[in-house]
Amino acid sequence: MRSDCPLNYGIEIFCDKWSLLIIRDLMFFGKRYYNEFLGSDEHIATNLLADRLAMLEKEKIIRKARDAQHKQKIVYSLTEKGIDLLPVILTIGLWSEKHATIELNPNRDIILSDAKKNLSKGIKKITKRLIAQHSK
Amino acid sequence: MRSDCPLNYGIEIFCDKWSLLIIRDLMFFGKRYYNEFLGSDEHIATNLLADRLAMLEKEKIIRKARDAQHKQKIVYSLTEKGIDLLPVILTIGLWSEKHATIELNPNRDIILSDAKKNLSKGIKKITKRLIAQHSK
DNA sequence: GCTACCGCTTGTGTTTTGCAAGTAGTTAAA
DNA sequence: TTTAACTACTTGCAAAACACAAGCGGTAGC
Repeated sequence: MRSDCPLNYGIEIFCDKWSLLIIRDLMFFGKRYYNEFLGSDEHIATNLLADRLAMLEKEKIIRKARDAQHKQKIVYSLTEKGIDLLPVILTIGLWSEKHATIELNPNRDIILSDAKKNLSKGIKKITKRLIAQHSK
Repeated sequence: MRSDCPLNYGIEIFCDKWSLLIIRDLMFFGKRYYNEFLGSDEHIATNLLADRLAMLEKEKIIRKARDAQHKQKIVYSLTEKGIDLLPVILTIGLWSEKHATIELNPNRDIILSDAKKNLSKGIKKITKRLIAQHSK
């Protein structure tokens, strides 16, 4: 770790381009399987996906489990530590909507609509949903 | 740009380890000069600092100006677009304080104290201060 | 028993990073 | 007025990370 600054701690752990997109996929797009992450618009390379999933699991931001139905499949889900990244994800999204210089996908406005009205309330509402969706 | 997702937009622009630390230094530690950024605990390399400052200026997150007193010096400051990154920085800090597995610098708690009490109010209060400090 | 699918791993070339050294212009002191 | 120090960088190079393609061992269905 480069320093003991609280900001630096989070930055070093999850602030790379791919980790945050994986967390986004888990939070908002219902993705749970390796192949689903591979299929996202940003086209992560398979070796990098494997690397990031292992790192996020090691940091206890996500967890792995075998799928009950299909035994060859592995289900990824967010831990409480991972769900707590919601405010970070939402504030990045709100900043982007305000300041983007390219045209953004309007279908994804829905992700931010709760947070746009009232940040703290939006965080609480979506957190509740995520806890329900990602509890073991 | 890898996709038109609003989350991806912000992530691609400022989510690298050094850019966010430079923004932190501008927001909370009163740093304004090249040498001051070089002196931070995390020890950014000088070529990377030059690269990131140029990128952040191009993205209009920071601005450059000659120092009025010392003509050889260049003052960096946050634009409105840069100040609007405050919620991102604060939520990363709050997450780190809650979940860090290493011992963090207690002297830096002060940065997060306003946000800890009430996130939205803390954002407003610190934003006001930053606007005062970084207006041309 | 063949074929397809699943979550990866491996190999290779390119890009980015990290470190050290150097540079052009400016200021301060001798 | 020369000189030394300071400023914001630039350059060179080795090591690490990334991006792309191909391959691989273990299910699962037919």
